[in-house]
Amino acid sequence: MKKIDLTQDLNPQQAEAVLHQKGPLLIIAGAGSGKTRVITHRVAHLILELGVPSYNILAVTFTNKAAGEMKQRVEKILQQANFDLGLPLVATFHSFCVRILRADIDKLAIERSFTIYDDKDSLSLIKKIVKKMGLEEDINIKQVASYIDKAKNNLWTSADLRANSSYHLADKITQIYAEYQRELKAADGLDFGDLISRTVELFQKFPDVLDKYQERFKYIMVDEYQDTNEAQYVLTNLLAQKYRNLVVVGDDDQAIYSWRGANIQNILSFEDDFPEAKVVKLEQNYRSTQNILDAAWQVICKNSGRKEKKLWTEQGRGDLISLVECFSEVDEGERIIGQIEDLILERRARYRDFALLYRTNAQSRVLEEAFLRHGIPYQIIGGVKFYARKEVKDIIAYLRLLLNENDVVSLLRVINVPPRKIGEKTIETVQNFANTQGLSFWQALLRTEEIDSLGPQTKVAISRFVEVVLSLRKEASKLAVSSLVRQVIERSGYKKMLMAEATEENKDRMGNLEELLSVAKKYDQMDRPDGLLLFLEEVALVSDLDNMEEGKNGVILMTLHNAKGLEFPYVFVTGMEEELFPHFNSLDDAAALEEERRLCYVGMTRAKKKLFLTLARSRLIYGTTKNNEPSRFLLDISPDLLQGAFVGSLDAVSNYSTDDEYSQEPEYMDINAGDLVSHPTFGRGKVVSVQGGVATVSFDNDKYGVKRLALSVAPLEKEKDF
DNA sequence: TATATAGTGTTTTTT
DNA sequence: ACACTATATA
Repeated sequence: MKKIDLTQDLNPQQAEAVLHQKGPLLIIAGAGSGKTRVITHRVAHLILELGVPSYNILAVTFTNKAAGEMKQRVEKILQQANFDLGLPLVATFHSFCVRILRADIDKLAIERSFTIYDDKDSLSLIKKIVKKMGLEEDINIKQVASYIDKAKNNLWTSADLRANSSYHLADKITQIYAEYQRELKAADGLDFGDLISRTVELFQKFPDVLDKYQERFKYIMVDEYQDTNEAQYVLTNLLAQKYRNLVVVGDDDQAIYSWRGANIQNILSFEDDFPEAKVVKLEQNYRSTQNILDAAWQVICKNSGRKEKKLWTEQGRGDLISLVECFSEVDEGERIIGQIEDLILERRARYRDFALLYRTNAQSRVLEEAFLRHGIPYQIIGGVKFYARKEVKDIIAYLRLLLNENDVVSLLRVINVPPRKIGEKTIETVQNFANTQGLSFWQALLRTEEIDSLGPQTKVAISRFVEVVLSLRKEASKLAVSSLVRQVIERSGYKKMLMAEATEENKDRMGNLEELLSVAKKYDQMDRPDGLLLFLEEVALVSDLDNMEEGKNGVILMTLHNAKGLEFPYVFVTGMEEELFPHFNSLDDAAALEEERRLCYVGMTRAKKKLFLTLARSRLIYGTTKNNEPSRFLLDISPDLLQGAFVGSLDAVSNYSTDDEYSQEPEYMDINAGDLVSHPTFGRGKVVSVQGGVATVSFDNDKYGVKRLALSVAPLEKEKDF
């Protein structure tokens, strides 16, 4: 083994955290303060200097991306030291729990090959139950889903949920929750919340199992601790209570997941939970310029109950923050692209150095269209997720059914996909038969011959479907995963259905299934059918963020939530308007507004070199045009940090506009795509497109190229002769 | 009884 | 882009 200095280049606070040996430690890590570095170096320090076996160390994160990065960096340090005695376990909360449950969940009378239900699966199960209970009229399914989710995050039983609800349908919701849990268990299915809460249940009911893991994971680290919910908090504390070597890292200013049950109190009261805890604050920032940090601080300091901290950097003030005020959402896209192209010319930045962040996924559409118009490469993260697409989910449902015949959600999803004349009535009849005979739905399907009320054609249709599943199930233990997936696509009739009509849409869907096949290939070398189980696990737990192509040279578009933990040289926080950001649904709730503020802080602190804040004075939302005020967050930033503040001019036009001009309906010139125009500065040009009061004009003089001009202010004239 | 088709509404954020 | 609904047709 080679000796390496793990505290080299660390500041005193970082070094203190890295050298921490035993007992609880709270690391308050401001944005860009070298947090990952501290965690990885501390892991290496435990292993290399203190001789702790890797096997005894656990690091928990929230995203696969963070876990992967951490794993890689630890591996690199250990390699440098020529250490080759294994790596510590780095996992997300969810994958960690799956691991434990696969080993011991049979103790809770659930199959170890359980199926993981995503939120869509659980929604369809809730729907089925609501229907069964005849409550469709009075119950909002999504609302019930969120109540159930909340209950699980808080480790509530249905009785607890009842006690904690004042809603007038609380009794009904409580019943649905109880029934949902019963059905989930019968299906050997676990939803996301269950992954955590069942693990807690296992630990609480079987102290020997808990003890096994306490002995194994003597050193525990939890990243993004401010985002833990009650269930994750209890889980962490159970695991850590024996040896108390718990290091939690987080930043209360970056808590943005309360809507998913995260409880900011977990980090704020760590010192009460562990009075012997040491606390380290990391306030030196290595990412951004001082201007960016100051502006971000001016936004976040308005929140109450923060752990006071103020980030600083040695990197100097840097550029001012650009405030880009646009006429419309279309204009916003165009102006952002103008800025990107300017910077690429001036500073030789690449497309991948830019990120566009937005509050809601819906905003991505218009921005995407702008990138398409200009032929600029881009990557959208999130939105409609790959694994959530219909055709992908359908094939996955077949695969799940092969491993778990009790999985009713998957069964009901595919029983008539492609259409095989097994409709609603038939399903109802079979379900009734199953209920009276005390059978599962699948078992009932196997005995349809005994159901007198079904017609002969229907019985044939069912037995054909059953045959397909049974024969594929036999293959599952023989074939490599990708071959099996191919078999499913073909023998289910899915391929035939898509090939029947060669529309663009169907070609796309086939393409998506090919992509699914290529993911499946990764599991071909594994034992069967374990490979299939692991493939389905990846599909259930992976997020779109994990599929971000690191090497691709394209501008990145994502929600502010997705951007946490990432950094980019140039960041645009878009849609800085009241009712959009802060979002409409947060306006009457002080706590929600504080979270919006934190979200803004997270977005701003992603920027390394330059930050752009953009807003549209008019925006089309669900078919109606809204003229929202500039976001209150913009008003919190002092003007001397800003450039281009509220001048309301487009880059090609030097006219100043007052707020008054905006309140009037702008008078657009009669200019359309294809028209020839002239401009006093840029000369002659041709109009490429007109949208949202903005004309895109391609000027004859190559020096000016393509410009975007607001029709209400640009001194454009229509050319009459050619 | 099952299916095809057209029309409508949805969306705040997601492991 | 998807889910859901209403309606016509086999």
